[in-house]
Amino acid sequence: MKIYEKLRNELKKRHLRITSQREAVLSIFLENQGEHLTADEVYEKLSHKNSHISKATIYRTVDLLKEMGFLSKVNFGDGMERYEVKEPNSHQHHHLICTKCGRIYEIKEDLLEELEKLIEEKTGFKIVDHQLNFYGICPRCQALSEEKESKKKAIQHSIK
Amino acid sequence: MKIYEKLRNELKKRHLRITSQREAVLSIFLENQGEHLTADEVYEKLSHKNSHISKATIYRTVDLLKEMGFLSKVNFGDGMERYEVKEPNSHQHHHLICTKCGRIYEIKEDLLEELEKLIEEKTGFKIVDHQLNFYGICPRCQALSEEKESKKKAIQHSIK
DNA sequence: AGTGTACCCGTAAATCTTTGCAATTAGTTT
DNA sequence: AAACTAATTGCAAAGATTTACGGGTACACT
Repeated sequence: MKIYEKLRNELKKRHLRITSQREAVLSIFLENQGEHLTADEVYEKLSHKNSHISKATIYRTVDLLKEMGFLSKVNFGDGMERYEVKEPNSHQHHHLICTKCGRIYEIKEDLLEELEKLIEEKTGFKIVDHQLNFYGICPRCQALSEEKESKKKAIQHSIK
Repeated sequence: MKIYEKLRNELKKRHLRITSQREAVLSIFLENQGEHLTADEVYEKLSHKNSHISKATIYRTVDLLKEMGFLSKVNFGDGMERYEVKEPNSHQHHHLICTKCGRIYEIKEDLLEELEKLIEEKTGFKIVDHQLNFYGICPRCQALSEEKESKKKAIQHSIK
C-alpha cells in the first residue's frame, strides 16, 4: 500500500481530516529519507517548493505524524527537536552522537528486544517504543585529538 | 569526599570559578534527590530560599554540571528539559514513561554495557554516555482502560 | 448540491531556552 | 593589599516551540 494512502486511512480511522498541509509535510520527509529534519528545515524545504505552511502547523503536523507512527522524534541535544521517517517494517535504529563534531552515526540493529521483554515482565509496563542515544567521540575526532596531542609533545620537546 | 568539595576540585581542574550560584544550583538537586527538575523548578526552589539567580545562569549552570558529571539531562518529551543527580558510583538508570498519564518510572539496572562494548568494537566510537527512554502504558493505565472497555461493552449489551 | 458541525489553519502571544553584551567578580600576580 | 586578567553574571534580545483564538475548510448528513 502506498504511504499516502496509508496516511489517509490512518487519518480516517482517527476521524481526523485529510489536508494538503498534512500530505505536504509527509512528502518532505519522504523526499529526504535518512535525514533528521527540524521543524525549521521542513519549513524551508516547503518554501522552496512554493508551499507556504505556517510554523505552528508544521509543529502540530510532525507531532501528529509521530503519534500515527510515520515519524520518530530524535533529540541529539543540539537545541532542536528532529524527526525522521520511521519505516514500519524495519526495526528501530539508534544514534551515535559525537560530542566533539556533532556528527550523527546510525546503528542499524535494534538489539533491545530482549531487554524490553525483561522489563515488561518485571514492571508490568506495556512498552510500545523506545529511544536510545549514545554519546561519545567518533573515530575521526579521536584521530584529530591524537594528532594534536603528539604535536603538543613535539613542541614541548623542542622547547627543552 | 564531600560533593561540594568535589565540585570545587572539578572547577579548579578546568580553570573555572567557584561561585555561590554554582553551589546553590547543585544544592537544590542534592535536596531533591530522585526528582527530575526543570530549570524553572530550580529557579522557583531557589527563590523560596531567598536566593535569586537569573534563569540564564541556571540554564548555563545545569549544563555545566552535566558536563562535569554531576547531573544527567533527561528528556521525557513533555516540552521541557529536565536534570537529575547522577550518582557517580552507581550505574546509569533508564526511564519508563507512561504515554497516557505521564508518570515516570525508573529502571535501576543499566544492562547496556555489553551493547556499548559491541558498538565500540564495530564502529570505533569511544562511547562515554547514553540515554535510553522507554515509552508505553503503565500497569495503572492498563487497568483503567480495561475497566473502561468492559463498561463500554456492558452498555452496548444493555442497549441491545 | 446545500447545510451544519467539528476540525484545522494561520496569526499573534506565551513559554522555554540560548546568546550577546557590559558590568561585576574570582583568583592570580606583583 | 593593589592591580590585572579572564570568567561569570544579569539583562535584554533572539531563537525554538507551544498555545489561544477566530475565520476557513473537510466531510458527514441530508
